[in-house]
Amino acid sequence: VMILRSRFLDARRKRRNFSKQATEVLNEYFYSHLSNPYPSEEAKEELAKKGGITVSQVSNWFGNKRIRYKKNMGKFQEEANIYAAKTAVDATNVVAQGNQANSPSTP
Amino acid sequence: DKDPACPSEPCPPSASATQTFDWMKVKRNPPKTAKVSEYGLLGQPNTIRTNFTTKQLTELEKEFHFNKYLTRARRVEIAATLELNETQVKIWFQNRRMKQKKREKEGFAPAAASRSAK
DNA sequence: CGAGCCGATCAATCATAGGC
DNA sequence: AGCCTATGATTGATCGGCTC
Repeated sequence: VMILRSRFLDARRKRRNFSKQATEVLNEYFYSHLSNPYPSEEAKEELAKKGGITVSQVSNWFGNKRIRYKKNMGKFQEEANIYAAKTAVDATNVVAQGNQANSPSTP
Repeated sequence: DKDPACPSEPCPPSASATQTFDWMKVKRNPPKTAKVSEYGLLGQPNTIRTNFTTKQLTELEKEFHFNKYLTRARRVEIAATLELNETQVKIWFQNRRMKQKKREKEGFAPAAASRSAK
């Protein structure tokens, strides 16, 4: 078994879980855009700022979240309900016109 | 066989509250790293992620520092030397360039994160 | 028309953090 | 102390779009 495990000592060693707020912000976006959880670069930057993490970390988070969510949707049902209630900006289909409901930013 | 609340819908698992959007159904084609053109046997369906050896990575890294981009000739040479496909070498360089770019971009910013930690 | 590149993403895996 | 699950990061490879 070739000890090709020479991967040790990469970088992913010291991992820190994100702050409660970062996770909160990310989940809010994810579940309020469940129909298409692919934040634009700008959106990622804002999420990064709000959560106090880097844009790459935001990307990693969404990447992992999407994969893990679809891998086992049932496991996230509860979490989905919690955040679904918090926000509701979903736009399943860009159907009819629009009134004045948008930008969930800047209070 | 059970169907809590699904009038007439193709929902194998059992989605209930939230629906199943397109992105959740996305499936990537399996890697075609295999070269099943030589051995009559199905051999090894390399339909999985290749694990480069430390030696291969070291060589690729060395080459990368020499040149960020490959020429056809160099690629052929390296692929042969490391026993990899030209495509794998090509892809490795592309990924490596992206990695480099990412590092340059974010290798500067982290100059202000620790607040009132504790 | 096709090959290589970019940018984003996927998907599998690594290694650690956290819970019991 | 020992497991098992949750989670952030890494990375070979795919997808769509663009350039030449």
